[in-house]
Amino acid sequence: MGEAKKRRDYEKELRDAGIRITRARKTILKILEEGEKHPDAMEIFRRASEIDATVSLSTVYRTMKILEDRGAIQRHVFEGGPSRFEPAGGTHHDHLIDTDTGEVVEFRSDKIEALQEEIARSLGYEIVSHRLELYVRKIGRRRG
Amino acid sequence: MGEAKKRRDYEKELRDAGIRITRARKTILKILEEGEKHPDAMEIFRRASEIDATVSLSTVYRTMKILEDRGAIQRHVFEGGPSRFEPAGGTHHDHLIDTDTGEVVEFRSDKIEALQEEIARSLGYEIVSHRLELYVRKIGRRRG
DNA sequence: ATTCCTGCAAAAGATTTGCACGTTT
DNA sequence: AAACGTGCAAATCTTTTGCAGGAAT
Repeated sequence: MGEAKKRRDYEKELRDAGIRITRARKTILKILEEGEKHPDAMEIFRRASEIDATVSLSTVYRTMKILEDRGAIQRHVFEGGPSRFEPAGGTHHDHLIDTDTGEVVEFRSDKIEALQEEIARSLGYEIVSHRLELYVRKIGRRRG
Repeated sequence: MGEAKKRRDYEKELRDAGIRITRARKTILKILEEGEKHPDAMEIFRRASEIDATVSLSTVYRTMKILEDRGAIQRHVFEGGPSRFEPAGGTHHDHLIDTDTGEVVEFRSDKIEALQEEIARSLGYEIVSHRLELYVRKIGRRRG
């Protein structure tokens, strides 16, 4: 199947869906396309504000919701923090979160995926979705 | 898993720790000991209110915090819902959540545990904690 | 008596929404 | 012009906290 959808073009995606591309949205989308992989709403808002001080936090949230509803981004709620957003569309993966820095690393294990399926099936269920998060710290780092 | 589920005695646990056993706490602890395994704060509050209408939601939360700090219960935040509390102290396990009913089933997979360790280590991390949740539906149940 | 708890109301943090106005198509 | 989108403030929802009175030890 066609893959190679590395570079995202949210703007086209929304335009094609008949959604208007406004100044605020343009700013937010650019941040998503160019910025870090797992920003939270406040982070997006801060960056957007630097480019266009009139953008509001509400609009950030509303834009995230539109993208999420279209499957263009995924929302993750890691322990103890606000929602963080990541571009969707790649292969499925799970997350490893550095508890010291908040950094997120993506990983994938077909073995784990298979085992999950097995477990669910053996209990009479089918998996709708799942989440696996490893909260970790760099080996050797001293305890805070 | 197989071993007899030792009945919890939160009251003794707290008393031994020098924490006062008040009327409100007695009520709440009884609910935890006798009720379902994964109630949320509001559910505990409702049940407590039936026994003693003066118990407040604040006290429910405060009591949960005390128990959590002592490792007597664990708090879980499943997708889209409020925190749910479960008696701690058994072996580690993960959760399977029925998305139709909210019911929680505990399971454990040593294979998955081992794979997680392997993955974290191969990336240069050690696991601090982790969470694996399977959001599922009964096989054969028709879609809503 | 002293220390700890409690209920209440208010605060907090994250996110959503009503509304009147401004912008995109 | 007609729809749609925006900022702002206010509302939600869940959880926490300040405070002054009450209860446990």
